[in-house]
Amino acid sequence: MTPRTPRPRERGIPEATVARLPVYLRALQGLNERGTPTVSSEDLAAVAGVNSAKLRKDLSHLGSYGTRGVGYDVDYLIYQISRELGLTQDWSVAIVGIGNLGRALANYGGFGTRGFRIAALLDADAAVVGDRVAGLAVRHIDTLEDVVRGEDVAIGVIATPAAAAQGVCDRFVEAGVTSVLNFAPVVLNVPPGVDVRKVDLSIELQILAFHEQRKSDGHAADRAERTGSPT
Amino acid sequence: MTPRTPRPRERGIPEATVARLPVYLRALQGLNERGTPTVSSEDLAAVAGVNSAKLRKDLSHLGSYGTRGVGYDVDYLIYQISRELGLTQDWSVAIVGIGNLGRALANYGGFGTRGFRIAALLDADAAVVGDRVAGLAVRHIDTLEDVVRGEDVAIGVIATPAAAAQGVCDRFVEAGVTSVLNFAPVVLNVPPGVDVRKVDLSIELQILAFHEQRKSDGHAADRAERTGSPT
DNA sequence: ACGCCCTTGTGAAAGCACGCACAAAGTGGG
DNA sequence: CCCACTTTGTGCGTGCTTTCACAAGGGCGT
Ligand SMILES: NC(=O)c1ccc[n+]([C@@H]2O[C@H](COP(=O)([O-])OP(=O)(O)OC[C@H]3O[C@@H](n4cnc5c(N)ncnc54)[C@H](O)[C@@H]3O)[C@@H](O)[C@H]2O)c1
Ligand SMILES: NC(=O)c1ccc[n+]([C@@H]2O[C@H](COP(=O)([O-])OP(=O)(O)OC[C@H]3O[C@@H](n4cnc5c(N)ncnc54)[C@H](O)[C@@H]3O)[C@@H](O)[C@H]2O)c1
Repeated sequence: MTPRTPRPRERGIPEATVARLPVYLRALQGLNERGTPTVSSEDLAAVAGVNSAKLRKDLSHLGSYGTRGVGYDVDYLIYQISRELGLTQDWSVAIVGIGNLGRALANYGGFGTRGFRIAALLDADAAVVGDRVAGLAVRHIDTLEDVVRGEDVAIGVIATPAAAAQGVCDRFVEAGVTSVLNFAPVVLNVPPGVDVRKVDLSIELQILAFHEQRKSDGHAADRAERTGSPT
Repeated sequence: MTPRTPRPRERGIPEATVARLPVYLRALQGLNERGTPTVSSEDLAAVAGVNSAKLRKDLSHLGSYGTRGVGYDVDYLIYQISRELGLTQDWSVAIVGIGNLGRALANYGGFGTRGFRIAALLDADAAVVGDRVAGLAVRHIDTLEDVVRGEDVAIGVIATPAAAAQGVCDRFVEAGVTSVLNFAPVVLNVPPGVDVRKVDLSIELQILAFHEQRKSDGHAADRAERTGSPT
């Protein structure tokens, strides 16, 4: 027995790595569908759009699953990443706010394919409650607690207007949900131990606008000098 | 020319800061609507969900817009951040792929309010082309180049199935678009100078699942031991 | 069986990002 | 006019992330 365990990988995977594992997973699944049996870090990195050294370091946090001189076994790596991400079990998801976005999410097929099950759709509007969306009846928001417990909801998705989001979030947390995905443009306040991730369209557009402006700034002088005609 | 300029703040704002400016902006607009004339870094940071030192350092990259002993003038700071992000001009956006998600995006009111104008909706499906969505007629994908040039599209949004995304992206780039927002679950390949941002639902869920699994792992033993009855 | 060649896994270094803590700067009261 | 108080702007230490570069490891051809 080794008295002082070298601890080749302890239970801490860097957050930046976790965020990239799903990208690798998708790239691997693409390779798998095309029948590729093994892949080198160089090739996989190219498909995933990252630096190969980064890819190798990321994977090294999971263990030594590669073969030197050959690369990684695609099937095996898919399994290992899936296991690490917790995709070998099914997660129940509840969506609150069945408007434009909520309906799109509910109708989106990409959930079920990867271990996520839409367990329930909830809304506050009586005109919406009872509608059938993607094969599920929309339930009233008042049943949230029952739904969370009954369906063992692990992840709550919030697609309500901004004003309602914090309230819905509080109810999710109260009912025991510790992972929330928020589409409403507000900063949610949650107690420690609860994870919130946000998807914010406006922020993405504004970041793009910032860089777009920079590009024009840099060349504006050149362009203005050269051009006599309006843009 | 001065070889070593002191350069109090050069034209480089850290990417992490850029990503937070939209959050600050939204927080400030919220304060503005409630009539708050000035705000301290402490208070604004609380609303924006960040550390106050980080907020101050972020804002310091734009310039010295605060008043010691008082705080920041809300209106003025809104203006400065908007200007820095390039929101004082209007940006034309074209959405390709008018399915579940594309329709939700088109119907989303949050665009126009902040300097983004939906200039065109495009799709390849003859059954969809001609539909009126959010007051715009869906145009055929073949007109993409005309639309980009005619409407001066600065940002292309891709909401097609994954298989079509790279092709649409190439056409955007070819037509001169240098900012792309991608909702399809693929890594887009673009030449240097083109910015791509992606919004990927599955990745967010998988990251949540990872942490959720960790939480259970840690406490699973405890819980299983202790629990016979529900809480 | 052996050695060549390819690819992994990982030290080490450089680059960012974060947050503390405090001097500088400005306000408002006396 | 001056002082006490508040809050900004930032220097600095710390930790995380990325990237380079290469030794160690393993397959494959001969
Ligand atoms: N549509 C988009 O493309 C888009 C893009 C980015 C962000 N968002 C954000 O996503 C959210 C939803 O957008 P949307 O376009 O679907 O809005 P929407 O108005 O179409 O839908 C909102 C739904 O939430 C329901 N709702 C309201 N209050 C509720 C409550 N307290 N509990 C439960 N349900 C409640 C409403 O009945 C409605 O069905 C908004 O916060 C919006 O800012 C939407
Ligand atoms: N719906 C969601 O909530 C959701 C969530 C996450 C990701 N996504 C992704 O967003 C994308 C769109 O999802 P969706 O649910 O709206 O799909 P959808 O099938 O409802 O819509 C796709 C649309 O794209 C059009 N299209 C196909 N090929 C095209 C081409 N070459 N040029 C132009 N248009 C083309 C189709 O005609 C269709 O109208 C997909 O890549 C999906 O994976 C969707």
